[in-house]
Amino acid sequence: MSLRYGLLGLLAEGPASGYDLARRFQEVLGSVWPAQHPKIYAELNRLAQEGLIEVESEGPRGRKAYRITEAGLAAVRAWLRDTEVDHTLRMQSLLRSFFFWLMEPDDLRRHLDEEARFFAEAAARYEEYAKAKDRGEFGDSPQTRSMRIAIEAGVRLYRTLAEWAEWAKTVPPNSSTATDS
Amino acid sequence: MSLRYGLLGLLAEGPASGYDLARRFQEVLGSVWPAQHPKIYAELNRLAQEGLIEVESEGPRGRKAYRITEAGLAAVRAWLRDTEVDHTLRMQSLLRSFFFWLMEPDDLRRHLDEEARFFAEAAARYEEYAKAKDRGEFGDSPQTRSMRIAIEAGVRLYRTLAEWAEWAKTVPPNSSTATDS
DNA sequence: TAGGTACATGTACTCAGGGACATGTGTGAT
DNA sequence: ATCACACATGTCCCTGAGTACATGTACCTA
Repeated sequence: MSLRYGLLGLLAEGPASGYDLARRFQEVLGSVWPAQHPKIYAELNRLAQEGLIEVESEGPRGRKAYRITEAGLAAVRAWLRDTEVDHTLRMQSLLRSFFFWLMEPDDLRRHLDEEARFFAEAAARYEEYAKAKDRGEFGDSPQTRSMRIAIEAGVRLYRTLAEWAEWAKTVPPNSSTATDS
Repeated sequence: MSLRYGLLGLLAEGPASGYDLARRFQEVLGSVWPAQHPKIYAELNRLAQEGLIEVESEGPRGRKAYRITEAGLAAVRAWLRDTEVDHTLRMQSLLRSFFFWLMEPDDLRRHLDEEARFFAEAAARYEEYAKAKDRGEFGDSPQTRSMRIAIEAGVRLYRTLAEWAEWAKTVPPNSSTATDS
C-alpha cells in the first residue's frame, strides 16, 4: 500500500511518467522505500483505472505522463491524516546485531568497521544535501520544505547508526564467544 | 531470507518450539523483524528438511522443540560473515515526511505530536530494558551482550526519531501550504 | 465438571516485493 | 549510416509477508 501513496504523493507535485517516477523513487526514496519499475507501471495502471490519476499527455517513445486527480489528491491526504503509522523498523543491521555473539571477534570488528563507515558516509551525503537545500539551491516550495524534513531524518538516523556501530566496538566480547554452540 | 536466519539465530541460543520462537519474535524482534506464526512453522519445516535444524523433543499438546544442527550453525555464521548487509531503512514515518506539505498545518502538528510521543515512549521502554540489563538482571552471557548492543540501537534510534519529530514541528510551514494542488 | 485461557500447530488465500525477460524508440557520436 | 545509449513500458514468475480460518490440548478456576 505504501508504494501506492508514494506514487500519488510524487504525482501531487506535478505530472510525471512511470519512467520519471521510477527514477525519482530510486534517487529520492530509494533508501526508504525501494520500488522497481515493473511494480510502478502496474500500480500506475491500477491507479488510473480507479480514477486517482489520469493520463495527462502522451509523448515520444510511448511516454505517458500522468496527472493526479482530485480523487487521488483526496486519497493521499486521507492516508496521511487518517491511517495509523506503521512504526516497524525492519532494519537488517539491527537484526544482525542480535546475533553478534555468533561471530568471531575479528569478523565482528571488521563488520562494525564497515557498518560505521557506511553509515557515516550516508550521513555525510545527506548532510551535503541538507546544506544545499539550506543555501536555497532547490527553491523554497512547500515540497522542498518537506524534503528538507525528510533529509534531516536521514542525517540524524545515519549519524546515530554510525555512532552506535563505533560504540558497539567498545563493548568487550564475552570470554567464551564464538567457537562453539 | 532474514526470517530464516532470525530463526536459526534464536535456535543457536538453545532448543525451542515454533510457539516459543513466535513469542520471542513478537517480544524481542517484533519491532525490527515482524513474523507471524504461520511463516515461522512453515520455515521451521523447511529448515528441518534441509537438515539445518532437527526435532529435539516432542512434548505435550503436540509441541515440537527444535535444536540447531552443526550445518545450521555454520549457515547462520556464513550469513553473518559473508553476505552483504541490506541497509534499506523502509520506515513509513520517513516516507510520510516527504509528503508533509500535503497536510493541513493543524493535522501535521497533531501528527508530529503523536510521532514524538510514540518514539519517546519506545526510547524510554528500551532504556529501561538496557538499565535492567546493565544491573545484570539477565546474566552476562555472550547472547545478552549482543542483546544489549541491539537494545542500545533501539534506544538511540528512537530517541533520535523523537527529537527529529520535535524539531520538525519548529520548521515553519510554507505560506501556500495545504489547500490546493 | 464446565468454561475460559494459554499452549500448540498448521492450511489456505491474498497481496507486495524483486528479479529476469522482452520489446521498441529517439538521439547523439563516430 | 550505424551503433550505443538513455528513454520508455511492459509481462512473467518466484518468494516473502500478512490475514483469516481451522483444529485440538493441557491447565486452572469457579
